[in-house]
Amino acid sequence: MALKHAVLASLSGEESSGYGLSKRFDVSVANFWPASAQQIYRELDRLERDGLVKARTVRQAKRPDKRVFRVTPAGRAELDDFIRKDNKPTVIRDDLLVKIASLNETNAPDVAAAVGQAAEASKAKLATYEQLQSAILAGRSEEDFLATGPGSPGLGPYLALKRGISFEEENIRWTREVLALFG
Amino acid sequence: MALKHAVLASLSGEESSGYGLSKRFDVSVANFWPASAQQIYRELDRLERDGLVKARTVRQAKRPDKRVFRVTPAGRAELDDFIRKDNKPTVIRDDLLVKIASLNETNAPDVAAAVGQAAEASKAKLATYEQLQSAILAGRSEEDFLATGPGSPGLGPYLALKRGISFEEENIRWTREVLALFG
DNA sequence: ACGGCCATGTAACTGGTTACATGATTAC
DNA sequence: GTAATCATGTAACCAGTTACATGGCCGT
Repeated sequence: MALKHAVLASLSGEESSGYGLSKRFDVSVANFWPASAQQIYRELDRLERDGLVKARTVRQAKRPDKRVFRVTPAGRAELDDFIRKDNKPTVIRDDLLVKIASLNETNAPDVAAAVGQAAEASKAKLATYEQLQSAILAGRSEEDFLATGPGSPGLGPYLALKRGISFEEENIRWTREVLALFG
Repeated sequence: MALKHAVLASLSGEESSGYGLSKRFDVSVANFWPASAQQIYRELDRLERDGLVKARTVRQAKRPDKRVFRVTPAGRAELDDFIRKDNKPTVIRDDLLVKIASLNETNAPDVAAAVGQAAEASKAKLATYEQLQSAILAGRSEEDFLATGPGSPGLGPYLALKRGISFEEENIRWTREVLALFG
């Protein structure tokens, strides 16, 4: 049950509607905790029922009303508990590595094509991450930004983003290595 | 539905019992497609029902009987189809990055502790991967091993293992970077 | 005697995906 | 006029986790 904590973590930075959250998950958190809009709505209902978030309805002209959620003190306590618990092992699920594992003489061209496709996908993801990165830095150098200390807003998401960037870079490097062998 | 393909991929290299498969998943495939023994037994039942694998019962003295599965021609066709389909996006679920994303001034020490714990876990995983690596290489240099071409047995799993190794190395590098900032 | 390995399974539950439904607004 | 965006939800299904059950063999 950790979508719960991913939602609390995201709301702890800034209050948001369900729709807004699902957009944020798409761009940033998606990398290490993907969730569909439906999952997020369901989770918000449960969190509200359990008193970990509180909603207020915002009426909008020309847009549908929205319910904006913020973390309650109980929610903050729950998040702090989660942080103190042992990490569950990281889970990676990757089609490509299943394909690679079944490599043989006859399917080698098809496997190579799948590797090439993955390389393209990683390049695209890397490009959006790097855009996001320069948006966060907003002209400052990375050193200046990082020197602000652990309390500064946006530092956590920035560090997570950096992990996403190096993951995709490493993917690209690995695909080149593999394609040099066959393909 | 891709546990199906992970199981077919693993059986396509070598026939195995359910128990044997779950052991193999623990050491190698676990890295990019984790599955519990229960999931594997269920999946094997389904695959058998659909004619993608065939079981034969092996009677053993001093050990319980076991059912050994091998991929049928229909199973091989299913696997080939899967390889030709587009990759589904890679899914990563990582507690640690949820924790990092909720970093603030008050929880920084707890977050740092979680990062440290993750670093230890990555080091342990890396050590088992490297042991597995030298077992596969069996004295040969990597160049010699890789030069054997795409048909050689064990090449696919070796390349997947290499991806696992670089993932853990990158984890360790990233945790050092983060702990240098605070912690 | 006790724990670990081999070997397979059932049952109940939680989490995640896919499909469908609604309806106004804005941009091309 | 057509697609995208904002905004929320229901329902059915599939995948994954946790707990429990069985039972002999092997090593210490």
